[in-house]
Amino acid sequence: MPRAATTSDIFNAIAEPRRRQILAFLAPSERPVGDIATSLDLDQPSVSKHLRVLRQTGLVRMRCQGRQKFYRTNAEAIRPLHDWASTFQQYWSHQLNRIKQRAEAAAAAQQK
Amino acid sequence: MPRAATTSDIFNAIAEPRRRQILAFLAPSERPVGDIATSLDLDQPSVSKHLRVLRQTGLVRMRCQGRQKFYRTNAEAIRPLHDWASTFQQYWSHQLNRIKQRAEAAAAAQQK
DNA sequence: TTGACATATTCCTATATAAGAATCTATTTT
DNA sequence: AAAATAGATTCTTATATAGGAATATGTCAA
Repeated sequence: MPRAATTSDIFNAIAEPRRRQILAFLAPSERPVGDIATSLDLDQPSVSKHLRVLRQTGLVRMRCQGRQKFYRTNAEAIRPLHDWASTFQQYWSHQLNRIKQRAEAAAAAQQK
Repeated sequence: MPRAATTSDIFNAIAEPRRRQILAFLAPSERPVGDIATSLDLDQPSVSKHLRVLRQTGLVRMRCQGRQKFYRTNAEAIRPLHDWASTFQQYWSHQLNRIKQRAEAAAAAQQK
């Protein structure tokens, strides 16, 4: 079995660095395709293909205006990823606490 | 050019659902490989291969004890992902605000 | 209508899987 | 020492890329 399709979910879609770049670029405001290609130094067909993956996973929205198409990041779609990562927050906090405790124990030992 | 290796970074490593399952399972406490296979209903070689990817990206740590190897999730390694997603938080907040504002405007219009 | 411009699609290729089967290594038990 | 147990590795195969080149589609301007 090969890897799951890039379009199967946001986890696979954002695995590609260029797509993360595009998402960051399109977060503050909508942009036409050409702008993306120029600003991120990518070929236009490449941008279109990445946008297709992002569109199919709901990570970007598109608006037509004349011959231009404006894309913008749909930040809401990134929340599930944030939520998933958040479930581990308690564990990295615990780890930090353990480190802190160890440091305090060492300091206390010094004091003696 | 094919997709980047699963071991190239955590974004690629966590794209695989089984690996996310394993990370969740190993977050509360360390477990030997056999436990993972049994609990998640996976073949042992499959688990070993996934663990290799997770180890190479720093997402899990390993401890040997006799013929068993205990793995645990290294939650710290998931932070960069959380941080990345967090950069979009302001935008999804804005979107929510916009929706809220629209709802309030509609309510105000009703009142008239 | 014709040409120019913006974007999308198709074709091609090298590459990296993920799962399954079989095998190998290391450690413990009898 | 031999058997049993725990895990890792190797091999094979079908498949989905990502980028580059070429082309297609759709819209505006002269």
